[in-house]
Amino acid sequence: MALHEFLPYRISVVAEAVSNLFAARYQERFGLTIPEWRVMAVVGENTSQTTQQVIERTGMDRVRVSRAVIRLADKGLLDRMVHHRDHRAQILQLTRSGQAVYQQIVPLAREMQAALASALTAAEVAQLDGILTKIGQRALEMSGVAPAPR
Amino acid sequence: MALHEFLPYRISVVAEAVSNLFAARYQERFGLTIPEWRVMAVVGENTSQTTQQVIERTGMDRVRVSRAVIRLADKGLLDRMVHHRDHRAQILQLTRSGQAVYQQIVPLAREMQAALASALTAAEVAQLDGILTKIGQRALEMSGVAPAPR
DNA sequence: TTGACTTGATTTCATATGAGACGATTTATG
DNA sequence: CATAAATCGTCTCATATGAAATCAAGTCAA
Repeated sequence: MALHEFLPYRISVVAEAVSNLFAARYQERFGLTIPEWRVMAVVGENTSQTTQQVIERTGMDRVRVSRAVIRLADKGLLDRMVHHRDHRAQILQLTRSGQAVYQQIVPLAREMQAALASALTAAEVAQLDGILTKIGQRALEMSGVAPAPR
Repeated sequence: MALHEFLPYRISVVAEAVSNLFAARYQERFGLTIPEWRVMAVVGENTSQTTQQVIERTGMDRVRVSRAVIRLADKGLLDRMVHHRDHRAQILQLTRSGQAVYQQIVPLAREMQAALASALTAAEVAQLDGILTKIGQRALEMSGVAPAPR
């Protein structure tokens, strides 16, 4: 049972290499961590959002999101407003300077995605997409998450 | 630029789901963390090894390996002996009880690998293997690691 | 041989993480 | 209503991580 042929190990190693690479780029160009970057990406995509929506869309732990949001607010990239209906909740919105950063973040992301994908054929990119979806679902099923109701 | 279509994000999420799943299994059945499990896997595969070899073969940071080795030794699963030629180095070897655990670890690993892989066709498994290799290499190249000399 | 440099493993220190507790709300139930 | 239960975001605490410092041991060069 060679470790380097063990699928979970291989996925983990590759994911870590990719993450480290991207984390370094975000950090040096924008001073953003990966959680911060993800929040920016989600909040920038739609005009304004609840923290809860950000949690769902990033798939990150609520504590992680909470901290990223606080740091982004401290950096002046994000505004937090009390939700009108539910005073426990927050509405998140990019500030003007946050939007400016977002405008730079998107092309860099595309560029890096392209750089990675260029190691593959178009067919392989499509295959990878489907494979990741299937494996992700299977992992969730095995974790005891109920399969999708029909 | 939708986050859920961003390749590095997708890989990271899937890898984390798989890792969490496997970490939970190792933990509940053997009380092993992922770093500990990896060290066991590598040391069990070949009779005896240097810590340096384990670092190379697992791809983990030396501090992480060092700690995993110490914990495994504390649990009585691993023996650490001074290298005869180089007294700074260690020779690692599974104890009798470490071997017993290893014998159980291997079939569980195969079983879990099979459970994951059964979400895919045989062709997809092969594709994934090649794709991971290519992406891993590309990520390393982009990180500034010299491409393989010819 | 001696002193400078390299290398193996561990320790120190600063940072990231998430489970669970918490205070502030909102919602459900009697 | 009123009060129990649930939910939102944060904080506390215990644990994991790796960069850099450290100590021990080995190698190299003069």
